[in-house]
Amino acid sequence: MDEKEVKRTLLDIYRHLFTEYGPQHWWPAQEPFEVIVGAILTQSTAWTNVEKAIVNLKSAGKLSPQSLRNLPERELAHLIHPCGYYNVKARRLKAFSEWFGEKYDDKLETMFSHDTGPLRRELLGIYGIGEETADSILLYAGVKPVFVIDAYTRRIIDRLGLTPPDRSYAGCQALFSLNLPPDAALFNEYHALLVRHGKEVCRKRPLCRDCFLNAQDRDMSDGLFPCSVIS
DNA sequence: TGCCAGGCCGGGT
DNA sequence: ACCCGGCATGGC
Repeated sequence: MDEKEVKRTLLDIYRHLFTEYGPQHWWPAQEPFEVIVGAILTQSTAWTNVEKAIVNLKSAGKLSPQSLRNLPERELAHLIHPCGYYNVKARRLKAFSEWFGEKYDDKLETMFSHDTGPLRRELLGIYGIGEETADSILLYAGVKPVFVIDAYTRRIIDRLGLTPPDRSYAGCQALFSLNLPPDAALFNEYHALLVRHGKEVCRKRPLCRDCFLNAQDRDMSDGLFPCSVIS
């Protein structure tokens, strides 16, 4: 497949998914800091369990960087118990909160005003933040045009034969980043749709290129698309 | 009942 | 530079 074909394929997949599922309204959180907490808590964990943990944090009035810093790790672990891995995740939440306070005085606006590349490297230096979590923070909390690669995304591009030879995170990310317009709203919706599709279909039955590309054409002029890029 | 979910770290090759 | 065990709950 040449480059033009890859670009067209990626947009076709997006169109198909959006027509099929509609807007996903990600990230499921009320404020950016909650996105960051959720991104850490959902590591290898079902979102339904994360919701319980977030509710606990909110009810206890501890869903803020200051509260997380001041809360003893054991008590934090207790609050987030339903989402599993509660000891490591308590440590990770505190690690982020401490870094965030020291480095940015708990100000998201200051943090996200930095260039995305350097900020990403900073995030990766924090205990408990790897590539996917860092990119989720940049995209869903910071509204930066950074494509998130997760297990669902990998499965889907695998079955479409689009996975790059080295199978690396950076390579998978480049597939999307270099072949789509760098639009945060598009990256947001696209990744959310991949996860939605993965949950509903990908594990239950085979997924091939035809599932997407031979899908019947539908009217695309109804204004449903979340960004102006697709029209 | 067993398998797995929107990963990441650290120690061992 | 990879590989793998550990971390843990709740839902199907």
